[in-house]
Amino acid sequence: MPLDAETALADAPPGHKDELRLWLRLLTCTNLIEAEIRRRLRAEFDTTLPRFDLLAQLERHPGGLTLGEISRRMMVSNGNVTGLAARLEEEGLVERRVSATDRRAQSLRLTAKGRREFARQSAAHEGWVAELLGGLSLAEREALQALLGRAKASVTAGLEESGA
Amino acid sequence: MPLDAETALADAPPGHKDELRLWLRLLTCTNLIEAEIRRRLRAEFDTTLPRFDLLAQLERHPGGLTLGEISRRMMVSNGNVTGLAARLEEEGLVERRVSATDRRAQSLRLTAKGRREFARQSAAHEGWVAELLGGLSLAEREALQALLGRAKASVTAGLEESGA
DNA sequence: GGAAAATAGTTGAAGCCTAAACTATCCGGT
DNA sequence: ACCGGATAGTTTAGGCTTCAACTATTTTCC
Repeated sequence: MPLDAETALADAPPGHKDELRLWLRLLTCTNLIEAEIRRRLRAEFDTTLPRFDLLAQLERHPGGLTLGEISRRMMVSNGNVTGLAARLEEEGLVERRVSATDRRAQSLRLTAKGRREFARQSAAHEGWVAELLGGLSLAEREALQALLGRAKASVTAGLEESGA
Repeated sequence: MPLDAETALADAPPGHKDELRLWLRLLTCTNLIEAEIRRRLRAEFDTTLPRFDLLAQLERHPGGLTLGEISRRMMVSNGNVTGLAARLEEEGLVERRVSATDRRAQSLRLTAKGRREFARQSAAHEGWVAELLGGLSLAEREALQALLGRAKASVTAGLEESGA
């Protein structure tokens, strides 16, 4: 069961400012990059990050994905995917097809236009990220990648423990 | 159970710049932690991260802050702060006062209830972060903090360059 | 076969967020 | 004193997001 606030506090001696500072810096870094990517997607392609992410999923799975699979991969609610898919379909970037074997399910795939659009966006996106993180040396990037892997493991372990 | 973006990408396209992998991992880490914090704020205090963040700003400035100052500190639009402030005021956690010297400006400050509520939330929040990042050693946390500082510098340099 | 449970997706209400247009007020230069 | 530009906030339209309630279909199991 989840640790409640009091318990967490009780066996959490002071000195946690340290973890808090780390978290705030992590958040700041991510937000800076994410805000810039959103800004550029909007300015250069008149699109949004969630749309881009959804197209990216489909690009990787040419056979199509069901809305549910997309929802799990993007870690968002399925209601959210319903809306995104509707907008992308209206723009002609994706098409839906009802499953032959399960009439509840429908799979989404890129249209030719969708593939074309995504290719342009994706190339630009990769360049932006490389540009923003280009100030780090290869060694720094590798070290950061490894430490973030450790952080991810720590968080996942924390979630297991309280949520399982 | 949900796949995260990074894992979902792992089976994907060849020819990936390692900056992109680094960015995806950074994003995954942040999102995991942020989602958990949002979930707990909601479950335990029936509040949201933006509300919590706004209260945190006010806590740090007992003399009060104008909406514009809050907007800049939180790095969000001023229209956004208008709405947040209205909701917090309605809950009785903050109060507004029109500036004596500038009739356009109004400053926000915590009410007694707001201070009490925030104290509880803040203590729990600090514990959650410590718990989630507790799997890292002190040395790892320090190294990560430093590398994220480098990353932040790289990003802001990139923004200067393209924005100036 | 048929009831019950699980699964796929949609909808609605509410909050968060932005950009852009708008109102009200202040300030600086002439 | 006044006009024009800056500044403080609000409003509006639209997109993103969640949760919870809902429909439709499939699966499980007796």
